[in-house]
Amino acid sequence: MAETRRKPGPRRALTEREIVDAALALLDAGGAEAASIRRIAAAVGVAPNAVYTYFPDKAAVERALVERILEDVQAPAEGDWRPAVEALAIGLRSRLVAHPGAVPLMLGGPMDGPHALRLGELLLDLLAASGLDAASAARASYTLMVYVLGAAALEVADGPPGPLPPEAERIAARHAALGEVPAQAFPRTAAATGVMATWVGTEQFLWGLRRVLDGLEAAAK
Amino acid sequence: MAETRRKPGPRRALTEREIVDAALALLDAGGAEAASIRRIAAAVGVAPNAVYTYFPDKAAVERALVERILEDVQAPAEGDWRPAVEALAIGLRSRLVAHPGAVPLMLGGPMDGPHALRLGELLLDLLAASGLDAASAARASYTLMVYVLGAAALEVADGPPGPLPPEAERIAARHAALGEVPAQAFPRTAAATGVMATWVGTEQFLWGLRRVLDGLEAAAK
DNA sequence: GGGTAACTCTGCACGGCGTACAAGATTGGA
DNA sequence: TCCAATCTTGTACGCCGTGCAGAGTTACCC
Repeated sequence: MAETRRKPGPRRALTEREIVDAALALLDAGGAEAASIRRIAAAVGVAPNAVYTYFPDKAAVERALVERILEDVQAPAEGDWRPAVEALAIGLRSRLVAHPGAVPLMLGGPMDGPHALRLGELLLDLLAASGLDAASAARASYTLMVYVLGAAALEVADGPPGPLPPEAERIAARHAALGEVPAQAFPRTAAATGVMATWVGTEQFLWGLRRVLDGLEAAAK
Repeated sequence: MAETRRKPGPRRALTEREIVDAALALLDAGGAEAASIRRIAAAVGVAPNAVYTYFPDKAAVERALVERILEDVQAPAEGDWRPAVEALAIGLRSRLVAHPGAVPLMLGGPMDGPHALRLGELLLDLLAASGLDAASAARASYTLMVYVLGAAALEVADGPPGPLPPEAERIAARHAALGEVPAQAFPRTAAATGVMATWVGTEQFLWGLRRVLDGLEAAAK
């Protein structure tokens, strides 16, 4: 086959990884609008259009960013399917809320990269061991993905931090103290959906997750 | 109280509603990037910055757009809580997938407009009649919102239409024939989550919705 | 009726965005 | 040593959101 002999031309000053890491840092620090091609290029010290040597367009950078985040979602330990699925869901959510700016990117395009596929297959394997038939396991997998991504999206939907009402301030501080949810991810959205702000966050996520799993388990009977 | 006497100045050439309707038409026709302030202004026949007489900034237009869509989500008929909740969820989803470009906007900011609150309260009322205590009803309401919005987001995540693989073409045609999901909303995303493309759409939505409701009903016992 | 203050819309401009194109610099292989 | 491939840069284009000054229009007060 074609061997990997170096091709002519100057050596690359960067790697795709360096670019994605810089983009992720900018995204975490300044939100979506901070992760522009021009600022990413400035962060790694090249001209803006040099980025196009590594990625065909901005959408490709964003896809790589999503993959970069999914990359460090850990597979849960072996064991019963239900705690394993729960652990996987918790792990995925924690990576998402750790990078609030990336959640819209995940929901904004098809998730078909290697790590997305890996997690999808993993989830499917776990559910196949639950007693659900193959078709239902696939549907259950999609249902869970909807829940985890939807929960992360709603948690993150409030955008950059602004003046919060006093009650919200207190809650945001509690979340921050738990070290799980950055303060800017505090969901004002919760008010519109009828749930008291106090409950949102990990607790609310787990409550809903367990109801979903109850429904799936009942279908497996 | 302060009566509504007209203030000095020329009469407005437009209404907020006309602007929002034009924005929605552009959004449906050309996706998110077609709904720019400049193009909205051109569509209604004014200079770009005239829009700022009606809305303080683009985010306000987007919030109004979201409200405009939630506005025609119908309240379900009276009756048992479970079919009513199901009907509400189906109705909300149908409005969302009818305007794919608006889904990222809904997930991109706090949903605290009047119609969002109306739907939240409606859902909460229905769940309060399910046997769940008040706290659980609120959590259940949030959980369902996560499911419905998350499902819409994943369905819509594939972006503007492009060349589809043959299998996908067939499915997209089926969806279009059902008259429910525009062809461009066909979810390639489904592949990554392990569910066969055939199942995605209304059927998949309902399957997952019923599992979630099963879990909630069991909690109500 | 005339003056005034409020209001709406326009022209212009700014800075930022993604990205196309051509030219120069750098490298390996013939 | 030259060639061809490759990378980076300078420059430029068209778009974006939106601030500012000015011109035109209207309702109220005298």
